[in-house]
Amino acid sequence: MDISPETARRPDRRRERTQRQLGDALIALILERGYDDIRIEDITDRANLGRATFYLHFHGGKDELLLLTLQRVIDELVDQIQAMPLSQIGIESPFPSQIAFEHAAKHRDLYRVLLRSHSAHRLSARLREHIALRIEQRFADRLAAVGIEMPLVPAPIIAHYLSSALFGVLEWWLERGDLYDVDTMAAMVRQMHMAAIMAAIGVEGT
Amino acid sequence: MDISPETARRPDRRRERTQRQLGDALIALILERGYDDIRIEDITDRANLGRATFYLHFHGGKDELLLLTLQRVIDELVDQIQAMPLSQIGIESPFPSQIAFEHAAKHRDLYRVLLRSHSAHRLSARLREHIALRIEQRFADRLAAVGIEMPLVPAPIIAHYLSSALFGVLEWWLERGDLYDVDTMAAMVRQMHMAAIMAAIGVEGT
DNA sequence: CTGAATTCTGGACATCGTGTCTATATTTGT
DNA sequence: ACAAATATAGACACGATGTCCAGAATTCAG
Repeated sequence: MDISPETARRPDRRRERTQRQLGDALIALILERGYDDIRIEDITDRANLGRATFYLHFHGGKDELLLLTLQRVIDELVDQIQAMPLSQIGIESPFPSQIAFEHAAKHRDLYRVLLRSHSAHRLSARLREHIALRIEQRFADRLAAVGIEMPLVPAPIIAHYLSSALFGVLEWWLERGDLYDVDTMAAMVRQMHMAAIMAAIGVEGT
Repeated sequence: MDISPETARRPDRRRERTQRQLGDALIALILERGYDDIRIEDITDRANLGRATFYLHFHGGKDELLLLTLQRVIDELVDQIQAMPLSQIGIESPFPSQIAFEHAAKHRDLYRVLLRSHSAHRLSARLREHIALRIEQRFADRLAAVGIEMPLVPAPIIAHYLSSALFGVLEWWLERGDLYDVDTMAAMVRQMHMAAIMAAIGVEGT
């Protein structure tokens, strides 16, 4: 029953096109007037589609459309992070910071919606959580390598500290940080991250 | 016209009582079922009030009620932070961390709504922003005292890094951090904050 | 304590956005 | 070219919102 890759037939061209149009329209509208007072009809108007068409694709209202749209980008980032092997990591290996800044620069509008809009709060929270978890895993490896059993600050706290700081700076940068380029931003965050980690596990200076 | 403090007469007891009841009801409901599918009537029912009464106080719907309710607590925190004199601050003087953790512990429910609910996103963002600004000011003082003109990392970035990290850990703690008490949490954050700052302004070690 | 002002109440009402449905037109896969 | 899937426009019921009103209840001021 529908196991072979053949049987799972690719969706109609119209579906993909429609969903992309709706997503683009919603993102544009959010950046213009904010999320809350956008009606379904506003979206379909902007996308040049009939109102009824919307319900052929989404039963969860605006939320579902926004989630789908943002989820695609988030998955892309998550995949990139996952692809980074946990082994082969020296003490100076980049935290996800570099990747995150690069990715955010590439999808600026979507990230601004993701980090600023209340509607996307759940999603961005989930993403922060994911990155925190990822940091925590990576962190366990590092500790074992250096031969530390018990850091001064518990690992989950360190992880949430770092991922929240990263997102905070990322958000600031997207809104008013055109002065600095991706590499500079990533380097600055990394600098502070490393120091915070060292202090948290009880190691002195550089 | 209405300048003397006499003219501004204190609001009716019923108004205060009603608004408090409505606020309490909303907070309770949010923690139970989340913000989105709460109807005005749900709130007035819970508060034992007529539905029409709601509109005698708020014309901005649920949002206005929630904002008013949270704003009161936030103002309390902001006032406490403002009260802390900028002068008289040694290098080990507490960042707002200690105060924030204490305040959050005292108003746990409200803070959980503030930090978790999408609806409060604007408010919590504003609070983070305020604290970031406060950090930035304090930071300028510290730099002058130590005789550093230009930190490696620009001050606004440092400020947003720190305030975001603080809020991230705070959020984590409110949800699943019953293990650690206020002082421990504040101390851990302070430890990491100090190290991050030192690295950001280009000073070595402790 | 008493009267006047304010607030609360419960019901009726118009309005708006949502979601569903149907018949028809259009586009796509084969 | 034909069958299947999708888009469309309009009609419809429904629920929540916000407003209004007349009367009851509470509070304030004297």
